[in-house]
Amino acid sequence: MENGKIRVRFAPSPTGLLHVGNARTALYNWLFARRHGGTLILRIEDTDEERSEERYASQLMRDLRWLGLNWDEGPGEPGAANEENGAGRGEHGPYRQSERLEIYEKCTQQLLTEGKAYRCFCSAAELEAERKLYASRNMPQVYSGRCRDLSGRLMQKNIDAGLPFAVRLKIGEEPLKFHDLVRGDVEFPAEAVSDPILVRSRRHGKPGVPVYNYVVTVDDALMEITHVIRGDDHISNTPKQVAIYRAFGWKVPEFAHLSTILGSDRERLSKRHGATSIASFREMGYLPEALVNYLALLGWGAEDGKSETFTLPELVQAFELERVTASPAVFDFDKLNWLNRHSLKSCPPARLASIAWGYFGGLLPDKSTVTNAMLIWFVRVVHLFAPAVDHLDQLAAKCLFIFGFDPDHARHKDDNALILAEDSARIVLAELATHTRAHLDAVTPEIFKMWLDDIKSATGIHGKDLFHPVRIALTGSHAGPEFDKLIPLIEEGAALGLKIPSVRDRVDRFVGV
RNA sequence: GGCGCUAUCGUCUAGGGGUUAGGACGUGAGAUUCUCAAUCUUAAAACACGGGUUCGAUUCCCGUUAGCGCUACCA
Repeated sequence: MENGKIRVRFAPSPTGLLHVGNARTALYNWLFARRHGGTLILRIEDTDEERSEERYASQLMRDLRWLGLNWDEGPGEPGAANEENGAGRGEHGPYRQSERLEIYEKCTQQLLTEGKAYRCFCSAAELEAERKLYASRNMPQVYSGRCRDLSGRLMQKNIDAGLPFAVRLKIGEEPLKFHDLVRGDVEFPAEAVSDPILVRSRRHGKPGVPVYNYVVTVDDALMEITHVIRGDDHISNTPKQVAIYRAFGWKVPEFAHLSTILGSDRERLSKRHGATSIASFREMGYLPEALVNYLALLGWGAEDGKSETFTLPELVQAFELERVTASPAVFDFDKLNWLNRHSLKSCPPARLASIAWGYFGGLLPDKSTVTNAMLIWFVRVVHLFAPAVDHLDQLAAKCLFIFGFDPDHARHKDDNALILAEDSARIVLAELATHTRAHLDAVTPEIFKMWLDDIKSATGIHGKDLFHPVRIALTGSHAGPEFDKLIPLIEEGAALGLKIPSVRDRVDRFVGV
């Protein structure tokens, strides 16, 4: 592998949201390109007019950028080289297949004139009959190639008669081989492939549309792709593509077929297994670096066999396509959650808070009207509670210690009732109330600690008998963050004018009724 | 049916002709803190099966089984 010459591509169809399987393919391509100083090309495979939508294409690009995966050539990519090329008038563009139709047409003409491809007039019914025959004999269901050697006269007659025809490639005798970085050498006998359709017959007077296997090959060759990294569902397509490379005399690239991602039931991962789109992971509050880290780990083992957490630059250093596993891997939400907790803990607080704000809905004012003081306060709130959640959409619920004070609910919550029924709890709360009412300013952790000490020495109650009822009065739960951290957050939040009752309010409302 | 790909703890993986088969997630136990979180310690947990080759195979070869993919004028 020579540096600088490597060219790889990610070629999604814009027929839906980017999901984890595709994202992993994109990531491996990106990693391989960055690792070797190569070029990553984004190509939109939108030949399927009915299912392709522009909004999916732009969403796709947004998701890739969110993951931190940029590309060097492709549609909509700003930057000197591409600004000029726009949506693909560059050396290697266009980067949308729908804009490359003339290119395919030209290639087809070349193949036809060189006799490497031929017109096939077989009807769907004829083909079907052929397949049935082969199947009944337990033979590979392939095309017999009967139009291959039609006499020139007969062919002309068919054309003149306006018979629809498809264009097929002539497959040679030699086995079709390719090298796969993940699986080693792979070889298919030519008989198992048979002459594949390159261009469909025209329908409703429209010109024939080239098929997928043909256009990817043409695009990959013309875009000078050196390494085709894609899902292993394409492995059986590869011999056909190799045949196309050979027909044109193009150099066959290296391949790397990535294994499938499975759900916990060992079936292909799909919506049935829960969230699979990148967008939905973002919405749930996963950090992109966690997702990327997990996707990299899924189906790949670091050389030392021990490292688990990687930043994107670290991955670029450590990643080796040759170490990617060939066997399918089950997507494990638990491990992803662990990695996300790890990312949450190492994420700069300000950035974390900024992402987290959106998950608090009505609990916080609109982000545009926020004061700087609120922001700083919120950063501390997030910092305190973030280690306790798997993903950010759970954060607001955790922060109910601060936001959601409901004395009635606190009193009757199952395990709370038991604690509060104790005599000691009543004594502690009465003591706390007198302290609180006598104190008019905001409560500081120091003062609060003094109160607790007072109560302790006055009543002899200590430990959990002391702390649990107090915590219930303050937060509605006997468990929660330390008073040292909790008290300032409550008092400052209240002072900031947020919908947060002060310590004094809480105790009053709790003991009062 | 045909062709192809795959097979190490529940999961992701490391390893490799002789190892106490290593790590991580998750799970169990313990420690710690005023915390349903975090952290630390610790335990249980695997080479699919059958034949070869070999002094020796989990590792190499061949089968079996299972899973998956392709088998389209889908992408």
